[in-house]
Parts: sequence; C-alpha cells; structure tokens
Amino acid sequence: MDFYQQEHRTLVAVDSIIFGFNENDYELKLLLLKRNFEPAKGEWSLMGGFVTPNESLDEAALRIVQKLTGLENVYMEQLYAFGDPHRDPGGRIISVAYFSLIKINEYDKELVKKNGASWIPLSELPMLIFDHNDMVSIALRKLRIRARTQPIGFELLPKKFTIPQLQRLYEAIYQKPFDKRNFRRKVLTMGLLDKLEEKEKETSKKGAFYYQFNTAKYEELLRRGFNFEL
Amino acid sequence: MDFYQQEHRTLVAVDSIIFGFNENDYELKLLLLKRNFEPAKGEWSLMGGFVTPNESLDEAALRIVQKLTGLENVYMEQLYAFGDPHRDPGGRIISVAYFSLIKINEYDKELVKKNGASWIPLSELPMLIFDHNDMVSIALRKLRIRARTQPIGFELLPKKFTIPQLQRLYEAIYQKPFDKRNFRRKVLTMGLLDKLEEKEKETSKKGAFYYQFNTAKYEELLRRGFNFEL
DNA sequence: TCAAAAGTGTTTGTTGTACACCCATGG
DNA sequence: CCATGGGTGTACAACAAACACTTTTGA
Repeated sequence: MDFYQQEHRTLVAVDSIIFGFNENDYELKLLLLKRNFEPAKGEWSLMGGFVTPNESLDEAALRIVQKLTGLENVYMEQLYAFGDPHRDPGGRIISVAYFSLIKINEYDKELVKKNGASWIPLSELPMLIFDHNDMVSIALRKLRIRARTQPIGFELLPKKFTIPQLQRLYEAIYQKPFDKRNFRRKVLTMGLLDKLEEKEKETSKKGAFYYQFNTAKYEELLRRGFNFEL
Repeated sequence: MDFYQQEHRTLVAVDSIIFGFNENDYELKLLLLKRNFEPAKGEWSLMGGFVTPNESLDEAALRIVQKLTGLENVYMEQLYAFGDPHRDPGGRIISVAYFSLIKINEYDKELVKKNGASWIPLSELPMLIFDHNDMVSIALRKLRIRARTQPIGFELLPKKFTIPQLQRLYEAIYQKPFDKRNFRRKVLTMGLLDKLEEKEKETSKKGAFYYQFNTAKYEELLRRGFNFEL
C-alpha cells in the first residue's frame, strides 16, 4: 500500500502565533514561551510541536494550542509553510505556521505558567528563535487583512463587549486611531451587533452598553452574498 | 547536530496550480497532466513532486514548474499546505500547494507534450486526483483576490498587450463582464501602462494600441505608499 | 458599404471622511 | 460640581456605476 517507500522523508512541525487582547491596557499581545529544550534552550519562541503520523496539520495546530492554553474552541487559520532547509540549526524541519485568536480571560493560567509561557505586548516583541519573527510579521499582516473583511475581531473579545472596547481593539490591530462616530456608525449599520440592556461601568462613570455579535444573523447574511467590511 | 532523531518524519510534496490565459479564445486555463505512475495512474492531476532534502519549498515548486514548462521566471505564490493523513491513498503525504501564472505563448511545448500535460479550460475542469480539485478552487479564489490588489494579471499576458485583451483577461478571471469605458479609465488613470506606437491588428480592423506595464514606475509608487486596486 | 471591434464623457448615487458638542455619573 | 469617557448628526469630497454614440478599416 505504500507506493513511495524510497522517497526522502522530513520532519514537519506546526508553530502557533497566539494573539490575545487585553481590554484593560488596550494592547495586542502574543503568547510566547522560553524554550526548555535544545537547540536554542532559554530563548523566546512560539509554541510549536511535531506533526504526528495520524493527525492532520489543523489537528496538530489545535493540539498544541490546547496543550498550552487548555482551550478547545479557538479561532485558528493556517498562515504559511516555512521550508528553508537551514531555518532550524537543529535539523531540517518544515514548519507550518498557524495563527489563533483567543479570549484573553478564558485561558488556563496554571497551564500557561507550567509551560513557561507569558503574554508579551507586540510593542515589546523580543528576538525570537529561527524564523519566528518572520512568522509573527506575516501573522500580523494577515490579521490586519482579515479583521477588515471577516468578523474575527470578536474572537479576541469577551462575548459581551462595548463599542469603545471594539474600537480600541481595532486601533490596537491597525495601530492608528479611528473617529468614534464613524466607527460606531459603521459597525452598527451592519446590523450584526445586538444591544444588551446591561452596561459596562468599570471604565467610565456613565457606562457603556454591552453588545453581542449575532452569529446566526451573520451566517444568514453571508448566504445572501453579504460582505463584511470594516 | 541532529537534535530530533527520534521524531516521526513524513513525505512532503509540492503541487502546482499553473494558470494560463489564451488571448484567442479568452479562456483561463490550467496545465494538467495524466499521471503515469501509481497510485491513480491515468487520472488527471496537478503537476507535483517530492521536496528533496536540500531545497526549500519555494525551490521545489519552481523546480517542478520548470521541469514541466521549461520556464525559469514564473510568478509563483504559496497557497496552502494540505495535511489530511488520508489525502493520498498511497501513503501519508503533506503537500504544499503553489499557484503560478505563466505566459501561455512562452512555455516549452515539447516538454509539456513529453510530460503528457495539456491546457484545460477552467470551464471544462475534470475530476482530479485526491484533493487537487480543492487546491484548484482555493487557487482560483486567491487569484481573484490577488488580481484586484496586485498587478499580477500582467503575468498572464505577453509583454505587449491591448486594453481590450487586459479586459478580457479580467472578465475571464472574475467570470463577469466589465464596462469598457470604466475599465479603461481605471487602468489608465493609475499611470502604470505605457502606450506604444504599435497596434494589434489581428482581432479588429481598426486595431488596438499596445500597452506595456511599467514595473519601475509601479515600484516607485509602491515606495510612496501607493495601493494597486482594480 | 457595412460589420466588427476600438475608443471616448457625463451624470448620478454611494461611501468615506472630517468635524464639535451634549450626556450621565462617581468621586 | 467637575472630570471622564459615552454617545450623537451633518456637510463635502471622492469614487463606483450606469449609460450611447463615433471612429477606423478590411472584407
């Protein structure tokens, strides 16, 4: 049954660029860890792991994110396959990078701590091993493209969020301020956010109404040829 | 020097979705071949090949396109890595798909014939082996996105082309007609096409002026933050 | 002389962008 | 009572979309 016996086989890994957003300090962050094995032990790295014989690439990527954060349902997208024969000095490894978006309040803090990982703001991104800095820039570029045309920003926020929170997220992603009147009009005229009775009262005295993304309505609109655009 | 001795290794291949455009019948085509080896011998397939130990993925993809067409300078872009463990019944193979755009009048016809390949219009796309039909749809989707925001359409045309030819190419890519006044205005106001003295007189009695894409000007504009958009 | 494709401008609607003031409330 | 962040509407410019006629010339 194996027709390709004589061909060369290589190590294949997945690496995950894990984004989170902190609503308190308004910063976009990455979950990074210090490698506890050779080569490059002690240096900053993305979470990664080898692909096992019976799992798909997507499954491998989910597995390693779950191993680090305990989360099962994370938004995840394949980014790019990196295959320079010398990218890892420890041997020839092809790595398929994925990026994932997680709600920063929901991950398993114990697990993250145990793995020696921490949230690093993008503004303080350290040197990473191998080509991991390239992976991060490509991920950031893709995130910026995606966030304009797909409703993925919501993956980084709690289920209930306020319009100002959403705006600060987009400002963090694009590193530039938006006009709050235009921003509010744009997100609300799409008709995909349900306004709740409840207000968020931590950040201001007046309080801001919570909203929720309406997934059902979004899928209905998609079927009718709707294009999300922010 | 090899730190990962005990890890599982897998076969890694590249597959290429090779697009061409025929200015005579106005059709977008794919270069496909009939497999001459098992498994799935005799069925339609994309051009592919295994990644060798000392080449990068990009190099492997270039190598197999060159092997089939004889062309050295082709536009090529990585598409997606396919890793379902059962995607190839002949064994577990991870395949990284690339799409490439070639000028349909410049390839080596002998070589293509020798390899048993032919140009198949997208409208007559047959069943392909494994997940190759998925690869083609993803490639087509990416081509449509790219062609709007990057000047890659020109990769599918000869150096000298007419505005009506360019329009027919875009109509083939997007499968819908464009208004010729709006189309012409849009491509010309970008200022990236140089008008030549010469006329193309095959397709009409009046003849249409040839134009050339000005790469230098495009790169200059890019540096100033210009965004191609069609 | 006519069929066939090339070439040309204007109008209208839509969308993006810029901009300043009032509101609610906890301290 | 005031500082802080939440919430609202309008005017102008830029761009997309719709639309019909004239030009050239080989057969």
